[in-house]
Amino acid sequence: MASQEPSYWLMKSEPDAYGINDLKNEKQTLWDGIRNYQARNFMREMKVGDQVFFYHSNCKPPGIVGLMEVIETHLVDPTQFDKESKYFDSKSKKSNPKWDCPKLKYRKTYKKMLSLKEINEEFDAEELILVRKGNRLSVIPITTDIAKRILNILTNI
DNA sequence: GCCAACGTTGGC
DNA sequence: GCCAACGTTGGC
Repeated sequence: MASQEPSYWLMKSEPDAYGINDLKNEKQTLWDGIRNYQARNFMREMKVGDQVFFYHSNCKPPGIVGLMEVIETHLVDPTQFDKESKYFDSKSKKSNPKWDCPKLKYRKTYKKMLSLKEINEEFDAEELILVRKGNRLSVIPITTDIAKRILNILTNI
């Protein structure tokens, strides 16, 4: 089989909860705790080698701060069975888990973030779901063209 | 299946 | 704190 081009994604996290520096220290992480079906379904489409922008949300300023890479896919999210976790799901059965997620590795932190303000200046809602006001998706697919434009901006800052 | 009420996200 | 934009829930 010919090697596949990587797909691009954007994943949001609040830096107070889990930020790019946490990932840099850990080197890799299981992206658990996602409880939104559309976001989960996007995660199920991920392939090893896919590139993922790390977006800091609910902070000042919000924006893309780094890059990650998918290293494993379709892993059971353990927090759904953990009664102590805020992500515990009593409806999920071990024989048929509802929630799964990928494992991601740290690739880089950009010298300067690409802020939401700059993203809004560069892209419009048709191009990038992210800029839709009130968007609640924490996992967002990014077309290759847009990803390349984002990378181009980030590497030319 | 419809839809109103409610809850959450997250920028501002 | 406000509120837009959803997703979820539950009565019918």
